[in-house]
Amino acid sequence: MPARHSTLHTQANKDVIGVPVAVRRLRRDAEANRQHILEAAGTLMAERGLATPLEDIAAAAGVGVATLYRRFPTRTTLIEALFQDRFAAYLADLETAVGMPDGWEALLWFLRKASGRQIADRALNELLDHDPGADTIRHLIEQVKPLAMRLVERAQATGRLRPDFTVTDLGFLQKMLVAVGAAMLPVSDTAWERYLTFLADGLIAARGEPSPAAAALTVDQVQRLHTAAGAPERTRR
Amino acid sequence: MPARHSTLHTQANKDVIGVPVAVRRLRRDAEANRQHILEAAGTLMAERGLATPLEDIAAAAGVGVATLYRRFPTRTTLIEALFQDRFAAYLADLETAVGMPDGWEALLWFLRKASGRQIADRALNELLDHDPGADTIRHLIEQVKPLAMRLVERAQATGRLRPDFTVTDLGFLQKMLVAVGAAMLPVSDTAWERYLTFLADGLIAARGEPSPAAAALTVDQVQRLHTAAGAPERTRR
DNA sequence: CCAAAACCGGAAGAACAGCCTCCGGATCCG
DNA sequence: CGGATCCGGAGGCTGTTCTTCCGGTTTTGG
Repeated sequence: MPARHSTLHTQANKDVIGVPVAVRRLRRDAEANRQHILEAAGTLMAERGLATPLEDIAAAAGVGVATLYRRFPTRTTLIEALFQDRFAAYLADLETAVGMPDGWEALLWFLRKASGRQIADRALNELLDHDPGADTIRHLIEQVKPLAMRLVERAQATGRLRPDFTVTDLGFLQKMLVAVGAAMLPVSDTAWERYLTFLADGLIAARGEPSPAAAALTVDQVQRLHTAAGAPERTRR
Repeated sequence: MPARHSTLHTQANKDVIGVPVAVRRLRRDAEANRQHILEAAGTLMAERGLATPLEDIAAAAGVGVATLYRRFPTRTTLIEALFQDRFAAYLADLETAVGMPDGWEALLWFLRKASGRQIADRALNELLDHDPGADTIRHLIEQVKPLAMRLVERAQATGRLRPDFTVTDLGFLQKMLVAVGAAMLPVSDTAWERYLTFLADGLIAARGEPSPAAAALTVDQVQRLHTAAGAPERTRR
């Protein structure tokens, strides 16, 4: 295909055709460092949260701060590079769940899986919880929505899920589980599943009278939550 | 008893008997200011958390920073003065619950009441959640423990509460509720009760087979949580 | 009504913490 | 081997909150 002597200047990040193309391959050591940084960031942020000082991350990666800045000019750059695959995993779980034969089991399975991930990774949690304004997240939500609806519908169809259950409930349930999970983390990292059990028992339909519950939040109330509430404490810059 | 003319100097905060006694009554304006500060701190911290800048509090109280410092030399002083009664309220609720005729209703009532308080007051929440090392809190817990046990016992006695429920579960359940509550606060401040309902349904005993749940945390695991985990993010100073 | 005692305000300085750049020098690559 | 790349970490910068200091004001009690 076409190419060659595209330009003599340094900023050769465009093809002959004028279309942006993968920038020049990094030097071996540079690429290695990039990787180290990503790893370090992953570990450190998982336990200390999104606001972990960049200097600490650089140190953990065995690299100077400058190197980190060179590779990831802004904190956001780093975070995005870091969570692309985590988001993918989330979606994959959801898809798997939707594809499972038993709708009820699927619901529980997803709840467990997703909550587990978020409990183990504080940064992921903060991202999903407190920063829903970011484009990346907005985009994620967009993809999640239809799948989540299907998941709930299918669970409903089995007749095992209480009839007054709503899609919006899904997210909040998860929030509850993550909260306990995080709280108990220092002592046990599985004990939270006990509460998933409790909750699950409460989600079963028709054991006598389904207690009348307060109304669920509507979809756009949740929407509002994602725009208004997220703002207060977000990552700087 | 020996004493008298103990000192001519100003620090006459000891009684004739030599026993510490209520310090000199504040001047009228000073006392008023003290009150304003307390009020302002209560409101502001309820929505902004324990770390609210002291300057903001002073401003809200219509007072200079110096005045605040004069009255409450350290942030802790202020917080302690502030939460004495809130703690009292918590205990009072618990006592009321224990005194209620129906043990099951009592449990639910308390869960609702206590969670509601914590949801409405971010500072209270932070205090209870992230700073259990403080003496005041340790003391509170000491008083709570026996009452909580009674509460659970009584609920258990009605036969309505699932038999595998434990005292330690109480706290965690509350944590879950507070989490949802806080999350939904910007949009609705009662919608969280929906999840109390769900949860409650899951707590009901024996509707067929009580799903086997993971073991509850033991009392001293929880204890460990209160010493080890609390430390990381506490109030400065 | 007056003087002493008790208070007050807010400016100013100290202390921190994390961000980000700069540049001499090391490393890689062909 | 020589130029292009990349590195480190010290140092300056910024923004936030804490804490003190002192001239001036208000209260109190006789």
